[in-house]
Amino acid sequence: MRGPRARRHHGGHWRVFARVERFTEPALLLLLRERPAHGYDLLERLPELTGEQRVEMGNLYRLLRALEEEGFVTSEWDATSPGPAKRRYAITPAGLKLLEQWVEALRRSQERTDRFLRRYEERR
Amino acid sequence: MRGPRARRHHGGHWRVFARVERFTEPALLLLLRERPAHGYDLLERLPELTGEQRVEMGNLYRLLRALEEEGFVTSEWDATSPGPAKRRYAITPAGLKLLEQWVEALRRSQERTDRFLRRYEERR
DNA sequence: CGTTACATGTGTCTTTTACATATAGCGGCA
DNA sequence: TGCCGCTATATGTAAAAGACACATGTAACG
Repeated sequence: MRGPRARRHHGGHWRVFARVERFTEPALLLLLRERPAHGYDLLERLPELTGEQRVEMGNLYRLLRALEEEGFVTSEWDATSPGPAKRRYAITPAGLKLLEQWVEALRRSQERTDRFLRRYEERR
Repeated sequence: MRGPRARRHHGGHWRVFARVERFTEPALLLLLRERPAHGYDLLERLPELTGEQRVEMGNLYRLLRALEEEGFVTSEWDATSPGPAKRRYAITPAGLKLLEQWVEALRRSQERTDRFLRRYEERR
């Protein structure tokens, strides 16, 4: 750790971003629970959940393959639709369980942050 | 990125831990707003806020010095109290502003996570 | 005198995230 | 036809964040 650098440059000033670690993983699983999709599609829809302008595509594709390796999603090449070949991902039962674990973890995180914010307000 | 490894081993099974990035920074600033303290003291009190069993001491001391370098905290050796010499940290006005930015960022993070959780519940 | 608790620190590796670049299909248009 | 922009997937690598291991010294207690 080298310093308070979570602040990112935005139009001439530094902002603090409070993001949940590895949040793209649950976000991606949630989108896939709603319906199967391919990477580029997820790339466009992820910001709804992450609040980021865009998710790093390189990391997204690697994450998808890592999730597949561990059996949380499956994929197959989709040659039916036009345009360049796309890999269609779907969530597996193991993926649903992982998502559930994420949800529980996120609820605990909410409670922690709530406690923090209340403590901040209480004694200001 | 190599895969979904935010899951940590705990008694034979893997758990997902949803933590806010760099959360020790605001936690530490909040504790210092309440009263000046030295590193070891903060180390013991941080888990109240972070929910972790303990915060990495190495990183904590580095973070404290980084925050001091950027003017968010000040410190001085405290020779008055007995025992080994301790460095007493206090928050500065800039530190208070940084804490405020963290609070705003954390509120936005809460909203994002709320949206995520509602969307999870809505369509299950 | 050895052990434990207090207190501050450095070194270094791994994991996570960011940034840059490569490759290729296809549609439109000048 | 040749170029551009959008779709789509992917690799390489640097930087940031976090984890783990170890070093150093004081002081209290038995």
